[in-house]
This record gives sequence, C-alpha cells and structure tokens, in this order.
Amino acid sequence: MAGSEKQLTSFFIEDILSIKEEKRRASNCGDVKDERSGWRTEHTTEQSLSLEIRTEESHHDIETIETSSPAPSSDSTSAFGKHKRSRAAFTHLQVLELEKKFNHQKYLSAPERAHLASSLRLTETQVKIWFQNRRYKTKRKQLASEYGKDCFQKPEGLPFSVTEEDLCRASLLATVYKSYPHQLYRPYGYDLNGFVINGVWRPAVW
DNA sequence: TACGTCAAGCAGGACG
DNA sequence: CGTCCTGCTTGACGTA
Repeated sequence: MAGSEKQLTSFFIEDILSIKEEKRRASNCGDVKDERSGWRTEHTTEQSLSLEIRTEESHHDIETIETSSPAPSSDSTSAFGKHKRSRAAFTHLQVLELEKKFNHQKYLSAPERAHLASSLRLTETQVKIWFQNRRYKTKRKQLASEYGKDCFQKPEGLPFSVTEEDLCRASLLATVYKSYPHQLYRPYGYDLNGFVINGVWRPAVW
C-alpha cells in the first residue's frame, strides 16, 4: 500500500471511530447540541435527514446517521424579518466523503459537484462553498508552515524567543494583513502540488 | 467566558 | 452577464 493511501486509510479509520464515539455519547447523554439555541433546534429538526453511505474503503460499513445541516434555501428570518444566519453542521460521513474527494481533486466540475451533492444529500452550493473553504484552509496552513520554517532558519532575526506555534499564529495574522506579494496570486492556475485544467485540479505528475 | 473552528456572507476579479 | 474563483469576515457553536 502506498504511503498516501495508508495515510488516507488511517484517516478514515479515525473518522469512523470518532463517529461511533459521538453516537455512543449521544445515546448516553441525549442531544445537548441545541440547548443554547432554540432556533437551531426547531430549524434542524425540520431539516434533519437520514444519510446512508457506503464508503469505497469499507464496503462492509454502512452508517445511518442524522445530519444537522439545514438547507440554505430554508427560511432563516426572525419574527422581525431580520436575517439570522444558520451554521449547518455537516455529519462526519459527509465531511469524510468531501475530504476523500478533495484528497483526489482540489477542484470539481459542475457535474461532479452535482453528483457529490446529491450523493451526500447536500446542495451544490454547500459542496462548492465547502471546497472553497477547504482550499483556503489548505493554503493558510501551507503559508503558516512555510512562514514558520523561514523564521526558524533565521532565529537571530527574532528579538525574542518564540515557539513554532507562535510563528504559525503569526503567519496567519500575516495573511490577514496581506503580507504576501499580490503578483504571486494566480486565481485559477495553481494549487499547492499541482495545477488546473478546465477547472479541474491535476497533480503535478498527472 | 474566552477562544478556536467552520459554514456561510461578501467584495472584487477572471473568464467564456 | 452569469458563474466561479480567492481572500477574507461574520456569526453560531463546541470546548477548555
């Protein structure tokens, strides 16, 4: 088994275990997620769906769980008509499948997105936003680690002692203040370890 | 209760 | 002009 495949498999195992643990806690303690938000309880109960997914890696494992993700088209206004934003919580299995797809390709075509959305009982917009956020998250982490590495290579340049964690946090702040040159920004043409053809991410060795 | 995480909102740009 | 992208920001929620 290849290294990356092994890593992916262990990731799936961890996730499945965490799902089981969450289920166990839910059955022991009851649903406490919505204690602080009556609005969310009402909303998600209406929108709750049963999700059944057979993963490619574990064909013997069929998980049926409740998703608390509300459809974005659902009404989320208060009695005063002021918009109140929801925050859908995707299930572990939904995230698992999204991660699996993201691991394979960083960008989805419209048909791929539609297929994934329907198979996960999500909207296409939710899948699109998830991939956008996921790419941004990956980039932030990459920038953080690179920035941290650079700083550790020149410890004499720092006026005080800092940990690697501090540097990672600092680099995140650096992105906020747009510290990297705008000229390096290539919206569609690149990714961390590959490139994009017709909106579909391809690895560098593709 | 402060803080971290993450889905969704928003602005602005590229592209067909 | 519509769609999708990046690069944040916002706000709901979990947790230490």
